[in-house]
Amino acid sequence: MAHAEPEIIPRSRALAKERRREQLIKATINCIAKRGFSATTMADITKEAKLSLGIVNLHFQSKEKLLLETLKYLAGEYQSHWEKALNEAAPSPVSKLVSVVNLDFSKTICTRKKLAVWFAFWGETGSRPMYMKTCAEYDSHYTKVEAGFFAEIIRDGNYQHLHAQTLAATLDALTYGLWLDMLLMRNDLDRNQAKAVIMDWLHSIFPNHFQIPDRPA
Amino acid sequence: MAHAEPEIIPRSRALAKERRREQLIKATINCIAKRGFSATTMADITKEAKLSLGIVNLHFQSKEKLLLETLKYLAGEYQSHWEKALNEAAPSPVSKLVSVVNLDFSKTICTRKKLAVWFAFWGETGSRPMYMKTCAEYDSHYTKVEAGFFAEIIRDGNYQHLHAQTLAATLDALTYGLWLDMLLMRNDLDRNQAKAVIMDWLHSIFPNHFQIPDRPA
Amino acid sequence: MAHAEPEIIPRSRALAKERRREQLIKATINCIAKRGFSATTMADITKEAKLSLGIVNLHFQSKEKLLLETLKYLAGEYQSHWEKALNEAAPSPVSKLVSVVNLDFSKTICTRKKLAVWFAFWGETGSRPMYMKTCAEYDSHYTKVEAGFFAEIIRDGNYQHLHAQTLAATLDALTYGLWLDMLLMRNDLDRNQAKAVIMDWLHSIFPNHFQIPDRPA
Amino acid sequence: MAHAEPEIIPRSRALAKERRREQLIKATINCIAKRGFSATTMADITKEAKLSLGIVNLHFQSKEKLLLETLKYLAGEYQSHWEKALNEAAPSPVSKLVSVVNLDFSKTICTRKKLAVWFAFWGETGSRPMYMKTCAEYDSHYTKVEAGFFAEIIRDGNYQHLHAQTLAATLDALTYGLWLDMLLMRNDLDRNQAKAVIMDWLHSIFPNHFQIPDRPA
DNA sequence: AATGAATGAGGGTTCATTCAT
DNA sequence: CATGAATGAACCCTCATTCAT
Repeated sequence: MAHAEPEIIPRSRALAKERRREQLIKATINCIAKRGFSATTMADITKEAKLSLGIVNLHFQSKEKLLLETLKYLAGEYQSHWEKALNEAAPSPVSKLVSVVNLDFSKTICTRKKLAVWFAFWGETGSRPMYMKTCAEYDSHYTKVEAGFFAEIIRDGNYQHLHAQTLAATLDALTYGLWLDMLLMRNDLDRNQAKAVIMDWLHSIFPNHFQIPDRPA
Repeated sequence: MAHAEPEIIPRSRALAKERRREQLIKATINCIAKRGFSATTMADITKEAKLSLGIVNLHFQSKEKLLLETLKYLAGEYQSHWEKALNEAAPSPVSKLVSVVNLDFSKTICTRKKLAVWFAFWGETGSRPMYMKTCAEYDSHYTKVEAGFFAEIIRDGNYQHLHAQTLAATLDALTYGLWLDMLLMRNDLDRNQAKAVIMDWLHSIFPNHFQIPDRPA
Repeated sequence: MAHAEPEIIPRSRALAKERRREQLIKATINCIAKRGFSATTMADITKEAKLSLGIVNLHFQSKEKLLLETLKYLAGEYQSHWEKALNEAAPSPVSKLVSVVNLDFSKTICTRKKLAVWFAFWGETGSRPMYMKTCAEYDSHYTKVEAGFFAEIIRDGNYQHLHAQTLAATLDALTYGLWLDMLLMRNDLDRNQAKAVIMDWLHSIFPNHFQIPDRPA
Repeated sequence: MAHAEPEIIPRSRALAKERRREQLIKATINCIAKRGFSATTMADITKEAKLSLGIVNLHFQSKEKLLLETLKYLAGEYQSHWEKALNEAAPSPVSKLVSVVNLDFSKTICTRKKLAVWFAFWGETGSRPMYMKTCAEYDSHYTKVEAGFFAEIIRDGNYQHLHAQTLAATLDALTYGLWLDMLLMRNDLDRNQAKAVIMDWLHSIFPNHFQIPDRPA
């Protein structure tokens, strides 16, 4: 009997294991969104996942590792969306950038739940080097790619007085800043209003490349 | 001479009480900056303040109230700097806005310590309505005043195609986003580089009103 | 055979849970008897039970609930002894009453330890409505049943000048008063001397029904 | 100036001091009655007395001593009432005993507040030898004196089959038991009903000496 | 003599982690 | 693999006591 299983069972087991991990990570995300970082306990997480209390340490060794894996999961999830957004966009740098902006303020990424979790992690990042490292790895890559797109537009459009690196930094900062606005309900922006702020800025820089967004009420 | 003192004694006691509170709040800020929100304990705070364990509950009743008062302290401190910055600026709206930008990226406001604490609170805000309320009260005011300055510039400079409200939202989002960049060391910006990003943007919108910043290395 | 066990395992777990609760309640009783109500700590109780500190909150949620459950346990224990005493007594009301008196001054009920615990609870009862409610539920029932026995004796023995309700109240008050005497070692009564006081009283009321006790030294 | 004061000030100071002590003791009694023994704090007591927090240790050295002094105060207060009751009664032993019973269920002694405090102390007595000693000193004296009265009645009335010591023990036990009944609201007796139970008993023993009480509704 | 801010040991409680089942 | 009862370190908070004023 044993000779038939080594090929099949490990695979399904690995899948089952991966499913358990994802189940726990998603429960963690939900709990942090609901209760906040500091009030989220293992009991909350396992209850949310409808699993037993001991299972986290079975799959993640410790709470700290679960949290780190959760952050990596979020980062990885964002990355795959980001790459998909770029791949599906038309080849022009303008389309690529618009596609990224659309993603950042899409229903998939820009939910209160996810923003709450991201800022929960960023709030802890100041004192947890591992979180910072995880965030930084991904983010600097995005900025570089975006700077590349801006550079292309600058070159092709004779905008030599502009600085691609700065524009990319501006785009990123605007995005994160608008996310925080939305989380804190500071200026009562919704997703589309936030996106309009970005598009407005892009239009002001490259009036021939980016359209004026419809101004929401 | 002695007959004047009885009036001073109660006052000095009241003052001492306020000083104690401030001492504890500052210790709390330091601890959150060092250890993060979730790892900051009362023992840490009182040790940092070189006071005894029981003193927080004497002056703040509970940890939760101390944290809220700390947030209010930070918000009030920022507000007084903000008002001072406006008062000391030349009367023109451009000067006012430059003054605010200078403040936001000054050595006083834009330190790693303070950014860490602000984002620690914002990270918890998603699940603590009291924090959100405290933040929102102040912030919406700033945006309104800034929008007023932009409106003035727009009116006086014949820039009717621009939208003051959006520009103010952009300025705020940029500021918060750059702060997060700095905290996460995402693009390795320092205070001056971050400020340059903002000034670059302002120049791009109102080239006659805001100068191009010196591009740092 | 193995197919029958799956039914037993959950039951044994449930049983174990009930046993843990009883173990903790008994430890609580011992601690209150030894140290008194106000000096009994969770650490004392769990140490007495040779269990860990956290276990009380696992099984009782809080100290207050443990104490209430302890009171209920004591009340329930007394009740079952009381019912057993009545069931095992001969059918005559005299036998029933004698049986109750014997119980109240038996080695089972009338120990220094138990008296100390009962009075510890009664001492707190003045300010804890839940304790009072718990006590009252049981006690008024006993008085009523005893009044019934007295009524029977009165009716059958032509003692119409007596008042069953008052006699029952007298019996109860005497019992509780003698318990307090014993706890405070006020008149240095032992169990038998205390019982003799009661039997003496019963004899004085119903000389034909209750015997004069042997007067102890 | 100083030569006139040594005679007067110490006396008035001693009085003031004694008044402070009594003030604190009365506050203690009120607090124990309201909150119970275990929940009564020094802050409660000094607040109730409208005095400063530090004053207890000035006058009583410690909380424990204040509590002991409170018990002694209660015991002394009862004693003086008891002696007054005996002195004011007619010389016959029957009058003396009736006078004591009247006292024990008078508005002065038999209040919920005082019962709550007495039982609070008795509840702690099981584990505090000092309390027990304080209680026992007084109580055994009362029993002896009462036994003396019963002995007198027995001798004068040819009741030689009765046992004065037992009757005194019965009277005491009944009194304490009825007090507990009233505290726990076990049978909803009021002061007069409780007294009637005692008088009923006395009448049943000495029908020619003690009257049947009016049976309350 | 009186005050009440300050102290810190010790209280009840929480919760990440372990491990027998 | 999975469970959840059990553990105990560490948390927040209380409060008797001290002591500078």
